[in-house]
Amino acid sequence: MESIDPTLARLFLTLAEELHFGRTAERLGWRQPQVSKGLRHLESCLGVPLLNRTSRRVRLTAAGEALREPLRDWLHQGQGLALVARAAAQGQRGQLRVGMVSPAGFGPLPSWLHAFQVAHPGVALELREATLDVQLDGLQRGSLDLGWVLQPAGAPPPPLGWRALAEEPFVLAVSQPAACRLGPEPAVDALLTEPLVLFPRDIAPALHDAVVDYYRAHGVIVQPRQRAVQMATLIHLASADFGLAWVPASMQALQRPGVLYLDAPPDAPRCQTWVLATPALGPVARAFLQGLPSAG
Amino acid sequence: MESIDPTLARLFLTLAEELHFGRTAERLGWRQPQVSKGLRHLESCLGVPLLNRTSRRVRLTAAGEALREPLRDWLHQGQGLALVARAAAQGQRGQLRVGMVSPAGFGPLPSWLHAFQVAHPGVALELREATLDVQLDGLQRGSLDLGWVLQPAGAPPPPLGWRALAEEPFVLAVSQPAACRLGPEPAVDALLTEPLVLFPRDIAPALHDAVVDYYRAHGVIVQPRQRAVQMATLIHLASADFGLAWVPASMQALQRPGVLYLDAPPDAPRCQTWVLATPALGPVARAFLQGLPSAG
DNA sequence: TAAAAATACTCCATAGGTATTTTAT
DNA sequence: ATAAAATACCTATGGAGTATTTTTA
Repeated sequence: MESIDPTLARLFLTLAEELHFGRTAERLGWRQPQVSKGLRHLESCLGVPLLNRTSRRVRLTAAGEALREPLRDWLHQGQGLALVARAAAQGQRGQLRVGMVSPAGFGPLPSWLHAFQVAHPGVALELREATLDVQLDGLQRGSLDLGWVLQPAGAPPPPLGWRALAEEPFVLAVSQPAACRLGPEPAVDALLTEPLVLFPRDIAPALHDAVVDYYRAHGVIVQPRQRAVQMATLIHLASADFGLAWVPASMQALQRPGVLYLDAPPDAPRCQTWVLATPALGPVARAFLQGLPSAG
Repeated sequence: MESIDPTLARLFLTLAEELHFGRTAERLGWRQPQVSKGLRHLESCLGVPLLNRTSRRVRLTAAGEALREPLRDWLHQGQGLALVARAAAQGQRGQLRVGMVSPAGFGPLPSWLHAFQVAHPGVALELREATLDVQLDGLQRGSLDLGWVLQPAGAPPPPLGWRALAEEPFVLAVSQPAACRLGPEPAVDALLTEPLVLFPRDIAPALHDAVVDYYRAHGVIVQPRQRAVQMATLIHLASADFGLAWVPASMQALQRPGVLYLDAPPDAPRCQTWVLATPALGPVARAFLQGLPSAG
């Protein structure tokens, strides 16, 4: 049982992108015949053709199609191994790659990460700002250890590991004029008839539904005046008097001229934040999770 | 950014096991100088020493230690890629590797798997019988797609994905003599004072605790006469009149001379079975899960 | 001084390059 | 007729082997 030569793997992957032997050779800094020979060699090693090719058309076979993504991931991982070794030689005891959606930056995660970094100085912390779908992809591919996202659904969907780690109240971001209109202690009815800016449902369905249901319970059908995917954008829209925005309390850290934050009514739902753990949960990620407060 | 040569990777891994250049050469079918040269080459590629060696002692450096496990996993994955390609060429549309603890074979999993196989004829189903810890390891390494285990803890522990998929009553496996002693409709008190055979707590803590708590609620402190890790073994012990065994109802499929199954008392706890999903949840595993009945 | 890793040197298999031919549109 | 892949052939790097030297407990 032989492993695939990474050089040939790169060749195949480039070829699968270009679908052209000449351009592939150019991109790799090779000559065209070498590409032909290399691919033939790879195919004979595997025992199956990967590309159907004539002098006019190059197409992936089923085998090529099936091989493409896993091989890409494998090669990518392999490139990381060299870094692992070099880092370990300098006292690095592992890495933790954490994805965050932007608003989460304002939650408790940064301080937890800092505490972890102090407790484990050897660990290389890597933070990446990414949307939910990018994080899910990274977690599945193993290019991300932990994701930090707003609760994207009521129950753990296709079983990646979820873990509730933070819950906080909502606050309402409003413009100065709106704040004046509403007064210092606005009535619930007054609040709910204000224009609203809201994130699209698919960003955080449970969160979205919590807000919508709350409005419905008070006899108001939600009709957002504007939608935006980022919490920060919503707050900017609110500051421009587009309407009020329901955001997690930790977003109050984002202070902008013309924006005030009001407490949500006492009967309003609370806002949940979650950690979403990769399946390939490394020892470092485990250590990190064990150091966290046990969740609700 | 260059990837590690798999040949050198194999060399290093063998060397890390043997800690001896000569024996390593022998195991690989090489000559000793080639091992020296190969390792030096690898080290110069990485830019860090992997082994501290004198003519008397060979030891892994920190970098070598850090590289060992991930490299092993990487190489293993790489070997699988060739199989993926070959299988795809023959219409194979993916694979699903499912781990089962032995008693689970008697639960609903086999029929679900069969239904899945019918719906997805191209998928290569691979079943492996393995204990909980082996399955967890396989899931983390990505060498297993799904694990099928008895509920090992009340709540999802270090976040691998869990999903409850089956719940069934307990039944009591007893020997013929014990059945005679107890009579056809035994009183709860009579049952609970019978000697007991039980699995160790760490096999399935929640299940274990459910039984123990039930006994305690009736004023009985559980003192198993014998422990065994496999449900089938417990039943064999019961048949030899060691005591009665609490087992999932689906275990009744295991009919052995000298064993009878009694229904558990109506107030007894129920027994939960779970699917535990890998983090690196492949598209095939997802398709499988979507085809299942939604769980309680 | 003896076991084991490193070095010196040889050889050939093959990765990579140049020139040319074949093929399909 | 022509763009593009395949083939033929050449070269030289470096993988693999043999013999020997160096190292250290």
